[in-house]
Amino acid sequence: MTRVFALVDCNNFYASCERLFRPDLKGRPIIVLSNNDGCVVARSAEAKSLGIKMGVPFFQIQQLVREHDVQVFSSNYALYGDMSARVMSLLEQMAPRVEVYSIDEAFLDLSGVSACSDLETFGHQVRFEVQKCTGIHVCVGIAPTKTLAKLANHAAKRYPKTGGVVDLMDPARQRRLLSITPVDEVWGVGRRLAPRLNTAGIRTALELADANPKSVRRQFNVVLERTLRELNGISCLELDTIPPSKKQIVCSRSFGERVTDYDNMHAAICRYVERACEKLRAQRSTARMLNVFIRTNPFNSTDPYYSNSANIGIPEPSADTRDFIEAAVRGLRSIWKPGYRYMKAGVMLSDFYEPGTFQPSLLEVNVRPSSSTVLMETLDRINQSGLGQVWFGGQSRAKNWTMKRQYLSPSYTTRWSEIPVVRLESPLEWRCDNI
DNA sequence: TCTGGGGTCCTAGGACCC
DNA sequence: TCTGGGGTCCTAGGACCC
Repeated sequence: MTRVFALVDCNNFYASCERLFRPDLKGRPIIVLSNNDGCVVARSAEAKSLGIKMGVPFFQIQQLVREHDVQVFSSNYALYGDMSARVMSLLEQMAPRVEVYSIDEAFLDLSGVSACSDLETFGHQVRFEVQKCTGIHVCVGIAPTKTLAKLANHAAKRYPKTGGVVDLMDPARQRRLLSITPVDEVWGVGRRLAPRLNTAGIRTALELADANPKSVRRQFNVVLERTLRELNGISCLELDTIPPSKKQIVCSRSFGERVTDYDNMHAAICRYVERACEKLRAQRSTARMLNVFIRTNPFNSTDPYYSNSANIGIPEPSADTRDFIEAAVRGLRSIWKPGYRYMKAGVMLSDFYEPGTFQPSLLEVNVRPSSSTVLMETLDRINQSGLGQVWFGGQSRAKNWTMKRQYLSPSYTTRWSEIPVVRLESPLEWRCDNI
C-alpha cells in the first residue's frame, strides 16, 4: 500500500496567535521574543520582509523596531499552548492518525483513507476548517514520506499560487521540486552537514536523492542515508501517534538579571526542581538521577567565565520533589563559587523508571512511605486548580532571579481575568479590545 | 548593557566481563 | 619471546529538530 503523509504547519504561529486577539495589528510587523526577551523566535510576514532574521538578539534590531513600529511581544506560552491544542483537536477529527510533532505542526497519516482520495481537495478542507474554527492559517504538504511532506509544506508556504496546499505524490513532480531546493533546506540537513555536502558536490536536494546510499552512510552517517531514501519516496520514518515518554526532563532558564548571591541561586534551583518534578509526575515516571548546572555568560569576554555541573544520584527512583530539592541543594553547594555573575542555571532529571519496576537490592528496605505519592498528587492538584499555588520553602529565600517578560500579552484564552471583551459601538460595528 | 529552552538519535571509546 | 576474541554497558560529544 502506498503511504501518504500530510504535514500541516501553522503559518507564523506565535505571531498569528498574538494577532488573533488584536485585529488592530492586521498588516503590521510583529515579532515574538524568547524567554527573557533575548532573541527573536517568531515573525509575522511583514516582519520577515523587513529582513528581521530568526534567532537574532533583540538588542541588535532595536533601531529597525523603532523605525518601522514593529510590534514586540514576549513569549506567551499559555496562549500558544492553548491555541495549539485547539488546532490539533480539529486535525484529530479530520484524520484517523495524527502525530503532534511540535507546538505548531502535525503529521497526518492518510494511507488508504478513501475520503482522502483527492488529496489536494482534502488539504484545502483542512485549511478551511482550521481557519474557520481557530483563525489560524495553516499550509499542507502531502507526500509518500515525511521528509517529502516537509518539503511539500515548504513549497506550499513559499509559492502563493499553490493556495497553501502541495500534493507531492507524483514522482516527476517530486524531482522537479527537489531540483530547485538547496540541500540545506532538507529536513535533517543542518548547518554542520550542509557545508560538508556542498564540498562533496551535493548542492541540491535532488543531488542528495541521486547519491549512492552506501557511500553516503560511509562518508556521513546512517541518519543521512535514511533522509536520502525518504527523498526517493521510500518511507523510513514512521508516524508516532503516542508521544513516547521522555527519557530526560530539563528545566533551565537564563536570569533576567545576573545572579551573584547564593540565596537567589538557591531559590531559582528549587523552583526549577519543582517544575521538573511536576513534569516527571505528569508522565507517571520516577527518576534516580539529578544534574544541576550553573553558568556565567559565555559571550562576555570581560567577566571571568565559570561553568560547572554536578550529578547526584537518588538512592531509590522517586517522583517526590523533596528528594530532588535535597539532592539539588547538595549539588549546588558543591559547585557554587562566589564572585561570579551567573547568567543561567538549570536541573536535569534522568534514569527514569516506571513506578514499581525498579529492583532494589536484597538488603534495602523500602523506606518510601505511601504518603509521599498522596502528598505530591495533592500538591499538583492544588497548583493546577487555578485557585492558588503551593510551593516549597527553598524558593522563597529570595525573589531576585525571575525572567524578563516586558512585552507579555494577556492570557486571552486561559485566564478568566484576561479574557478579551467585545464592545458593540453600533449595531453594525464592533471592535475587539483587551481590558 | 542586552545572545532561549527543551528535546532526540547515533557513534566512538573506555571499562569491564568471560 | 610469546599476550585472543567476543561481548555489554556507560558516557561524552556531535549532529539534528522546533
